[in-house]
Amino acid sequence: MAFEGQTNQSAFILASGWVCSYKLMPGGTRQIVDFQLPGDFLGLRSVLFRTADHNIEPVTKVEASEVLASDLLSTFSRTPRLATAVLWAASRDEAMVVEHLVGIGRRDALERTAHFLLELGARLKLVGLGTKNGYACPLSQYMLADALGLSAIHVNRVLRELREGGLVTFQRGQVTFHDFDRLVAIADFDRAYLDHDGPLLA
Amino acid sequence: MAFEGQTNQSAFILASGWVCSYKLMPGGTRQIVDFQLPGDFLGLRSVLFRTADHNIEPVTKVEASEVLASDLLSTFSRTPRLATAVLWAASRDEAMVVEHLVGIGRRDALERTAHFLLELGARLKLVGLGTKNGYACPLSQYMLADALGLSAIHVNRVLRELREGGLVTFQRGQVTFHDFDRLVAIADFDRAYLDHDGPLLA
DNA sequence: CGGATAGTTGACTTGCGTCAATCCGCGTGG
DNA sequence: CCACGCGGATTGACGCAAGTCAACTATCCG
Repeated sequence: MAFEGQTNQSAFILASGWVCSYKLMPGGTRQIVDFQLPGDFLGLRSVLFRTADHNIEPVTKVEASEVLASDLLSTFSRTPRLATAVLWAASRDEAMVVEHLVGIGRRDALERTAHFLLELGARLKLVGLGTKNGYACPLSQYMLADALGLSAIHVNRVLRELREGGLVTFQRGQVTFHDFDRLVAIADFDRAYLDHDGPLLA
Repeated sequence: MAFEGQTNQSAFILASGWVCSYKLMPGGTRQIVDFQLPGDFLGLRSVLFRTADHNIEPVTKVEASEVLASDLLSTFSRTPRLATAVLWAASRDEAMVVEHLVGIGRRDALERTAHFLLELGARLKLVGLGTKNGYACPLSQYMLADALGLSAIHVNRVLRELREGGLVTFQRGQVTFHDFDRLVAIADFDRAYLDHDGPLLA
């Protein structure tokens, strides 16, 4: 089965049995992202990106038929540019949603907020709208709350804690990192899932 | 902008500004699923499935260039079967992950568990492994906990509550619905997002 | 029969939500 | 120029949903 970070996977279609895909947190807890049921596709992103961004594990005995990675890739090489770009975008989106899911399921408010601010920063830096020191952020604390699955009031408390800890500042539409490394450590932030630029767009 | 249930959308690429996509809960709360930043794709699934499964709303003033729905669709009509099937599967996956995310972010343990059991039931029925009355479920309460973002102990308490309320039973590898309609009401379950069979696979 | 694994239950703790003020900056209109 | 209103931010008091710890039981299996 596929493990995080591993490379050169294959993809499958589940014929019978159940499989689950999950992520492990540093504390040893895990968040299951999805269950694969018979008929479901399995391991798609790990072929397209040549790296698995989560683990999978059988729940029951399973039977699956393999879809050769080479078939998949050759199919896409004969496919219009736009179509592969679309698929790539969709997969990147899904990876982000997955990360978001894990954050909400298994991180407390502080870690979750820190992670979120870091992720936004990383994405903005990719398009030249942010630096290692911070970025302009038009969000209100209410929006942050809706994104993080928290109440606005608690978001405020958490932001204060981050501020008083000398970690980040979220004020007047500006996010400023004051201790980037410590923040990354708190959030257990790993930006790998953002720099997918797999084989498809070569 | 696109609204849930609306049809015949277009897709865009964001040139400047921020947009957020979210889902509304019946209680009036909402869960933001993602923010779109400059360079990001927007509204892809609403074109492919011809129905938006979430709302989007600008955070700031935005500029976006439209990708004509007809261009997208005609591109895919000239694309190998396997490639479109893969995209379709990826999109369905993402829709499920989104639903999962919303559930964890904005539903309490009872609603969340009910919703999850219903979703599994619906998916299994699609492939002939479940009926309106229930299905065989190989999951342990520990797995349930990891999927729902709860502790195993709390899952147990919730299952008891559901059982004593005469709603569902989760025992000896068997899920049995005793009051399907009331369960659907509690969970605010809407299976629309599972029946995507959009225009692509015609 | 013993030993593992899963389920069940109770007592206590805590993170986060809710309610309720208060404060601030800003825009609008008198 | 000031009064007012409004949306966002901030803070405190209080309550509850869910986590943790710690048994105990049931079931399965060698």
